[in-house]
Amino acid sequence: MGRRELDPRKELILKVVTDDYIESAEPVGSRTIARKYNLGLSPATIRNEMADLEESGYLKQPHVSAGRIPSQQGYRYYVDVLMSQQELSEEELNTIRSYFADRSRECESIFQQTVKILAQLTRYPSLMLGPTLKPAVFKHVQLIPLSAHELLVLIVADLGIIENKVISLDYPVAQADLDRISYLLNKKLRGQPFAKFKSSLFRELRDEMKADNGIFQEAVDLILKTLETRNKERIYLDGIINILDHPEFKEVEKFKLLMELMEEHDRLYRLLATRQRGIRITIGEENQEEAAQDCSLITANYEVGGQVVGTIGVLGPTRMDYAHVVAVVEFMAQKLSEFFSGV
Amino acid sequence: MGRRELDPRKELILKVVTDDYIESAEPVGSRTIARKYNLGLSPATIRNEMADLEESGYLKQPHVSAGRIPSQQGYRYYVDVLMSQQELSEEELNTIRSYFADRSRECESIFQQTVKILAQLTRYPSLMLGPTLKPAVFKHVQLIPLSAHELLVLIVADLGIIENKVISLDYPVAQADLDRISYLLNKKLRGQPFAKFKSSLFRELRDEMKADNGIFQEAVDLILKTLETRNKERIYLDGIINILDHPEFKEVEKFKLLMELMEEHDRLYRLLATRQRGIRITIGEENQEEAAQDCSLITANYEVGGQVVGTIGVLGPTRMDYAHVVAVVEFMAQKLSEFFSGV
DNA sequence: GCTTAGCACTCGCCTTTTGCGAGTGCTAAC
DNA sequence: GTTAGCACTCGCAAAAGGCGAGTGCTAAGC
Repeated sequence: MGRRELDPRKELILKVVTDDYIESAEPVGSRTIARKYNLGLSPATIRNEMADLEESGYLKQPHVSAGRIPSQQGYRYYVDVLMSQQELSEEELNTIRSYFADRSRECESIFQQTVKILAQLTRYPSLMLGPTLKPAVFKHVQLIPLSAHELLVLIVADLGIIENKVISLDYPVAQADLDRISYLLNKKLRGQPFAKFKSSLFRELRDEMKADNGIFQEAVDLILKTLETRNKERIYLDGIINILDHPEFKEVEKFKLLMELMEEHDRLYRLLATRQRGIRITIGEENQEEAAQDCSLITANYEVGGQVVGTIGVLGPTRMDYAHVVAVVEFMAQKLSEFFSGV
Repeated sequence: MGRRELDPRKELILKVVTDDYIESAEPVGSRTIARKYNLGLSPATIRNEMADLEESGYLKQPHVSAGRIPSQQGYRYYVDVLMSQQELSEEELNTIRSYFADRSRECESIFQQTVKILAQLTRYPSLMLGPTLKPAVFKHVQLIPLSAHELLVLIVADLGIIENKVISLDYPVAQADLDRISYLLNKKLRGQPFAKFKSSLFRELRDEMKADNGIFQEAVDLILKTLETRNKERIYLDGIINILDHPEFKEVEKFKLLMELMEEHDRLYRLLATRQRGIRITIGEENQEEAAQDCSLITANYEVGGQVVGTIGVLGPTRMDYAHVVAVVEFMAQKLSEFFSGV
């Protein structure tokens, strides 16, 4: 990341153009730069430099008599090389810190609130992928009869993961059987990371409880299915509305495309899922997802015990405030990791 | 409902204007009516009638050289008197029936899927207020230790209500204590409707378990708090995006207002909450909520054991397809009642 | 007396025109 | 290498024009 391919003055101009465009959403002209930024250069000189930058692909013109805006390549260079690291304000730091300081809350809402804070601080739509089960440690399973033919299965793991599901049975089950199964499952599984689950453990268990094959099978299936499907469903969203503050989305059609994306969680999952560590910035068409190709996505992973378990991300127009969002996302991810490790 | 204040021909014209406007979203002119609907009347006659209808407040003109559109009063008359009852198509009936036929699903998703179906069938944003706890019957409470200082409280009731919350304790608790408390709570409460809960029951219980005051108090508080707060949070939404298909919302600002409303669940709660039985249609400014004043809302309650427990609703432009939505909402509410009564 | 043909009139909207201004590239001078 | 000057481009916003759908009114017809 970050080969310096441009000479310092071109870099300066690219940076100024990008910064200004991010702020104003208007193409930036040579004259504006000369007046506003006191670079000691005349508009004509800046024009020449900008023409060069356009030729080498860093800038582009929406039309011939307009100013320049960064191209995708320009944003990439800006993000990799030019962008100045931004400190969060005291206020922002406090918002995040005090949020994580308070540990008592309902489980689901940890995630929902995290994206809410993220959206509030960045003023962009924010996303979160809840923690994977794989590195989580199994804590508890409970089988609770609801009626003669219905059973509530409750699975608890660490990282605030609580899963419940009602299953229907074809035959009635006695409380005693349920207790025995619960007891055995808990005894065997408690403290085990889900990653180890797969088959061997269950085969072993099954041998111990031939009699209850039916319910046992169902319970095991459920646990395995939970393991598999959990990820795709665990996407949290907030602040979609923020996108409407940006002129890029003043036409309803543009917005609608994005909104459709937001409603399809498996597409979002593909967007977010990555095992890559650290901050990841995807700009415009670097994005696989078509609907997001005039957007940029900034994500960071959060970890537990040194292992990546989930992702948070912020989606904005390509003309987004990269420096600020990177700072927020980075800090949030770090605090989130600390939070889960502390639980 | 439904005094016939207008003579038959005026009613006919009001109905035709409203139907046509609902379909086309364009002001309806006398000529269009004459040509399209074969009423045996000339445009001039229709013009005269329309002028009368305008004077008495049932129609209005967006501007002087345009056709007529229904006023709020016009819609009200249409809805109360003129609207023809619509049958659902076989396909629609099947969608709903087959949805309710399948009973095995995760609890939360019952509600989420219900609004999804509703949105899909009506093509408007759809809302649902999950069932109140009050008439629900307590089934089970379980206290599960997560760590030395954390406790998962699981409350199960009928109507598919499952609530869980993690609470932090200042002091460690022994498994044996938890089991005893769980046992006592369950023994006393199982089968009781929440409506009876309030104080007497708990006072009685408290006397029986002086020793465990601390955790017991917390558990009871939690149950009571769940009782209180549950309603406001249990709002389900789907198909917000559908509103963008209507020309009324082509300006982003209009849409944004509505979207903000959708994100504030307590405002939605106020919109939906009602104990009134049967179909309720709120048109335009009849609506308390300012952001929804160029919308109409159609709601119906669903019941369990003859008691209203929740609401489903559809929000659309005032120019919405009342007849169809009423048919869908009515049928859905009925099936939903049957579903819960069957559980 | 209700209905309807005819007609003048209104006015939103769409298209075209016009003018402005921001911005450019090029050239020539510094 | 830098910059002043200048002709040129072109999007955009405001103004102008024309169209057409629709109206209200009047007078004639059933």
